[in-house]
Amino acid sequence: MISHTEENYLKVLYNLTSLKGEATVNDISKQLDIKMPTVNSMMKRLAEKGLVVYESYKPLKLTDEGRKLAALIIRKHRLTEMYLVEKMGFGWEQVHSIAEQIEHIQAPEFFEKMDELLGFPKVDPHGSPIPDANGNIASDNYVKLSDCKVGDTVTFMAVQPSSEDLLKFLTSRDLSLGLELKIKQLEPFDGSMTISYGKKENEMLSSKVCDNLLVSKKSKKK
Amino acid sequence: MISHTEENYLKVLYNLTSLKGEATVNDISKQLDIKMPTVNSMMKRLAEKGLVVYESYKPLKLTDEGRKLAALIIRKHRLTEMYLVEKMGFGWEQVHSIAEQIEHIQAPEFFEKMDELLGFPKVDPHGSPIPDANGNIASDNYVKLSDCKVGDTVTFMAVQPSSEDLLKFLTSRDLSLGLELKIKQLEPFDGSMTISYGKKENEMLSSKVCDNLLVSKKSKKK
DNA sequence: TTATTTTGTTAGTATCGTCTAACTTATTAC
DNA sequence: GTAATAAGTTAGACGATACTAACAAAATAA
Repeated sequence: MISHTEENYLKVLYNLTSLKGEATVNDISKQLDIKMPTVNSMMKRLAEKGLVVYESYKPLKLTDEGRKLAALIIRKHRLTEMYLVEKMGFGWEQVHSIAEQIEHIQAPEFFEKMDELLGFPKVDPHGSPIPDANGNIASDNYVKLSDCKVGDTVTFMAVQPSSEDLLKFLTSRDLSLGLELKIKQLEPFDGSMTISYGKKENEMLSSKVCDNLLVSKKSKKK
Repeated sequence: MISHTEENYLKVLYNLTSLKGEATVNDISKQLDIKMPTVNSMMKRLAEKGLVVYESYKPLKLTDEGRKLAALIIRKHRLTEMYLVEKMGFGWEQVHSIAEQIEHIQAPEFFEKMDELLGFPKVDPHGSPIPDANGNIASDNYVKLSDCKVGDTVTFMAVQPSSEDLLKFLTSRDLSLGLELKIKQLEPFDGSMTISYGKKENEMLSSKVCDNLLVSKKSKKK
């Protein structure tokens, strides 16, 4: 059996390794706000359990089993977020901390029921893909809005990472997933973009915001 | 702050003391399947925190604060059970273990939302009253079916205690809350009762079953 | 390339929540 | 009313999850 705490380490490691395939003790330490020696000994424990590849002074990796387990926790997290938004009426900026707790509930039937009631959704309210019941996750081919160029018309597909403040900001600008964004202008000095979407014309977005918005180049159906 | 574990002790103590106002270390130990010395030291801790009245070799009591806290946990438990049955389609025999976990979630807005979506229910799916947001709980004046006499017509109001097996049995006999039960016969030898309700005529219920069914004498609206 | 800084590791400590063994107090049975 | 039993308590241990202090290795800068 795997503890609540261990689950949190696995999940963070999953997220950190999803980019380069590995992560450092320091990364995890900062992410969880837990001191390095604690992380270090936990990594040894998870290695003992066959979930993590640990070698002294080397970056950490997940084993296949560890990755699958982590994906299943993330599945529970994202299904919960979707449920909270779609069925309970929460805003997309309110659901993260509740889902952080519910993701540890041990009751497969509970999450299966959510999945069913939601009609087997593929993404969470922030556009992140929901792993399937085997821990497999669909890879998107989205790009950062900040990597697009003037004249592009793209579809807003996901917010990543999605902090509460950013989500509130997006809501205040009526920026929601699925919208077509037309890039009107790019300010070379600070990287800010001027875009049009929905009923909004020439809204200015800072480069920091644009970095966190994922879009698809070919207007996709949602 | 109060831990998940401490919450469980409080809740059990609340239930045990609801009858006589006090409970013993041994009661709690059996209820939680945790050894007496462990319970003993936990009781001292909860006493330190002002939630329990502890005196050596004396029965335990809750302080007002402890009782309120416990009631609020029970509120979360019962709201959750009601939500699982009413909004997610679970059977009344499936919800206890899921609610046992969800009751520890720290997110007031989550439970407020449930309450709202359910239309501020007064009882859980087994007929037990849901404490209000201040920890106050309505006292019912139900009696055990086993204390009624032949000829009585009563309304089935609650199952208490409600084990999974009992709930499954009741479901298999189409016995659900709100039904009018007519007591046809009482077997003096073993205390079993023959009752009629809904479309069922002369169903036999063992005294053990009758002990766990609470009814109101005056046919109440639900 | 050496010195400095950052990262990782080891060792030792603390708290929480559990246990067993041994002892004390209270209750029950005769 | 004493002996036997049950309940409660104390003491000591252990695993999980955190910490700090001190040291070692790796990465970076001079």
